[in-house]
This record gives sequence, structure tokens and C-alpha cells, in this order.
Amino acid sequence: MTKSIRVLLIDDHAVVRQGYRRLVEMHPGIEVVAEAQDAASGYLAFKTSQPDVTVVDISMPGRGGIDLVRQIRQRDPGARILIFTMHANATYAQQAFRAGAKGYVTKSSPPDVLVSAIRSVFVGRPALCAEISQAIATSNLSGDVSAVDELTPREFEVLRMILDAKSTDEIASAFNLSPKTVANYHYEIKLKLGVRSDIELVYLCMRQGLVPPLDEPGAA
Amino acid sequence: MTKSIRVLLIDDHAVVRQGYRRLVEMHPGIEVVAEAQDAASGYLAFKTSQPDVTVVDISMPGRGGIDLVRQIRQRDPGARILIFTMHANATYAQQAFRAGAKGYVTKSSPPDVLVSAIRSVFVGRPALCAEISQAIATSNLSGDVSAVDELTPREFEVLRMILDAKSTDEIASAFNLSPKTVANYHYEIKLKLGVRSDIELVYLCMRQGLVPPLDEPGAA
DNA sequence: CGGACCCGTAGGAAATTTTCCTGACGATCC
DNA sequence: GGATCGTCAGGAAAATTTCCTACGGGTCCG
Repeated sequence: MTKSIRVLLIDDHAVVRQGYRRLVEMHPGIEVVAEAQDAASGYLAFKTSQPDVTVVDISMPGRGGIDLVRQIRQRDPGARILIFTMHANATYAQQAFRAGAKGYVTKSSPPDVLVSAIRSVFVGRPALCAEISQAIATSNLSGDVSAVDELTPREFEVLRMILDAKSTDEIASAFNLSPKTVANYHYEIKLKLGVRSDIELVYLCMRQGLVPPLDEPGAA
Repeated sequence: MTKSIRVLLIDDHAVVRQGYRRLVEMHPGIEVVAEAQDAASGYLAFKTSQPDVTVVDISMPGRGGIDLVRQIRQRDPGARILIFTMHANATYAQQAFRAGAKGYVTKSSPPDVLVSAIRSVFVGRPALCAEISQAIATSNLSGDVSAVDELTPREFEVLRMILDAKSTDEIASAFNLSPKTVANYHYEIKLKLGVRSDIELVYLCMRQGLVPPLDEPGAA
């Protein structure tokens, strides 16, 4: 028989690791040679076990999975890493690939998808589950990422005030504008960024790095 | 030998269900008699399989797990339900218990904790993993009696959907409610939490630890 | 220089949402 | 067996959002 694909599995949920092992056992040609439950020990495990493919979750205590990908690839530029996560999110995926991941599969995908993604990544072919390729397509259509750069300076300033949970009238008097103008900007911003609600707007800007993670935005 | 504890498992991630089965197989006296991957089919599975203990995830597509707990308990007030989720958050736990859950274990707990929680719940003893009891304790002594805890179960589920950037109509059809009712809940939630806009609402809930650090709530 | 184009500003009209109020129904708790 | 609470939803008025239009002032370019 040919040599098995040696897999390192990094996920903080023990149940997931269990389920993963079970899954892999049902598929000859793949074996889990090591496990880790966070980024730090995952990195050590990578160095000692030298896996063919590394499967990494994104949401983990401490340093996240994306950062771990970068770290591993920095040490070994040829490392083949597959993201396996609950986040069905285009930005996450893009970040992951930019960090050097070779595949991205969501946990809600059917088990076979994960297995075949492993094989793909092993032979150097990128792997995407359906959910994610769809999310990326949609976000590309609606012009997601750099859209904030399309904002005019005025729009951007108004956006910052909006993100500060200021009301239309507060923004208007702060800038000496008609409330109507501010409302129009607000509308135009959402249009340009392709979001349907203020809540989506906040999330988008959070991903974009606007909105300091822990701030006291206005009167809450 | 005594009769096994018959368990129904409701989780949208196939890997988790796999891992769970594996875990249970290693412990005599417990057996998984049915599985489901969302609230709707979970409810059906409950009716047909009549389990001793029902293990439920919170984050699931469509109606959330907390609402499912409520629904099951409404049909069978003696149902013993154990929440098994990634959310290590006092607010989630409180909501779950108010909805009628008997136990709450996070997915990052050691596997044994889950197994013994099952046994606890089965004999009617409430079960809490260490992480959660700690979170509850901390949030209690910091006097952080947030208004979020004043929300009714239904309001809380609607809030979760709102934070997921779902539109009023999407929420309405997910819960089989009139859009008008959802709009009324939305209003009532903002009133109870004392925020003037959806943006303040998001920030408040973020400080409360609801809203996963970074998630794309709309697109996926 | 003339025109094309973008930016800032803002009004208007229609569509939609938000805001409160009201009430009904079942469950639960004295 | 009331009183209270949670769920559900309609209505009417108020407010906001949506989209269109327009105008003055830049700038860039041929």
C-alpha cells in the first residue's frame, strides 16, 4: 500500500477532534498523527510531527488559527494547511488564504467534503467547500473589501460618526449640515458598501478594522 | 445490566455528532438513539424517539437551540435537556436555563464532563461545566446584572437573529411569526436594553459577550 | 476656454420602519 | 379564580429610509 497522508489536527473542541478521528479512520490513506487544542501547542506539534497536511480551526483560545497559519508557513513555506471552521465567511476565507492556507472547509459541510479537501490539499490543489465559494462570489459581486476606500472623505467622516452611534441630528450639528444631508450620506454609504442594514454596516467596518474592538461607543 | 440512558443529539455539525457518538460508545450505560441537525427535525426526532436526555447545540441554522428547548419543554415539561455549545457565556446559560434546560456544557470542556453531565441531567440533577459556573460567578459579583437577562426567551432568540443581521422578514419566517410581531419584539428589546439604535444595540451586546468576536452575520 | 466629472450640499415624494397602544389567549402562580 | 406574564399581532401616527433631482464649486484634460 502507498503511504498514508499524515495529518495534524488543531482544534480546541475535543468532540470535534474525536469526530474527526472517527471520520478519518473510515477512510484509508489518511491518518491523524497528532492533535493540538490551541495555536501554541499546535505549532510545537507541527515542528515535531512534520505532517503532510495540517487541519486548523480558526476560533481558538489565545492566538487565532489564521495567525497560526502565518507562523507555520513562515517556518515552512511548503506547508499544506486546511482551514476547518464554523465561519462561513468570505473575509475569513480571504484572510486565511492570504495567510497561506490551501483550503477552507466549514464544519457544516458534509463529512466527505472534508476528507476530499484533505486529499486535494495534499496534492497541492486548493480546496473550497460550496458554502464558502458561494460566500466569496456573493461578496465579490457586492464589492466587499476595498469598498470603504471608495468613500469620499466626507462620507468617511460621517461613517465614523455613525459607527460612534451618533444620531443623524447629532452628526448634522457636529458638521453643520442639514440632517437631510446626513441621512443622504448614510444611505449612500450603505449603498457603496453593499450592506442592507446598520448592523451589517457595523460588522463590515469591524472586519475592516474600523471600530476599536473594545470602546465605549456613545451612550449605551 | 441496567437500561441505557437513551440520548437524542441535536447539532448542525456532522463532525461533532460523530465525535459525540464515539465518546458515548466508550461509556456503557449511554446510547445515542437519534440525531438531528436543526431545530425543526430535532423536534420531530424528540417526538418519535422519546429520549431520556436531549443534547442540544445553541447555534444552528434556522430556529436556535434555546427556542427548541422551550418548544420541547412545552410539549413535555419533564424533558431533560442538556445544552452543549461553544458559547462560554453567562447570558447564554441563563437564557438556556430559563427556557427549561437542565444542564449547560461548553464544547471546550473535557469529554468526561459531557458524559457525567448527561448522567446528572438524567437523574434530574442540574449540570454545569466549570467554565460556565465561573462565568456566571464572575458576572454575578461584578454586579453586571445586565438588562439582557430581563429579556424573555422569545425576545432573546429574536435578539440573536437581529445580531445576526437578519431582516425582520427573515426572522419572521424563521420563527413562523408575523413580521409585525418581530418588529414589535425588536422595539421592545431596544426599550428593555435602553438603546436608541441598532448600532448601540450591537455594541451593548458585544460588551455583554454575545456576538462572536468576528462573524459575518449576513452573507453566509 | 469649454465641457466632463466628481464632491458637497440639500430638497421632495413615496415607501418603509419605528413607535407606542391595544387586546387576545394560554400558562402559571398564588 | 383572579392577577400576572409571555406570546402574538393589528392599528395609527410619527419618523426614517430610499431614491431622484438639482445646483454651485472644484479639477482635469483636450
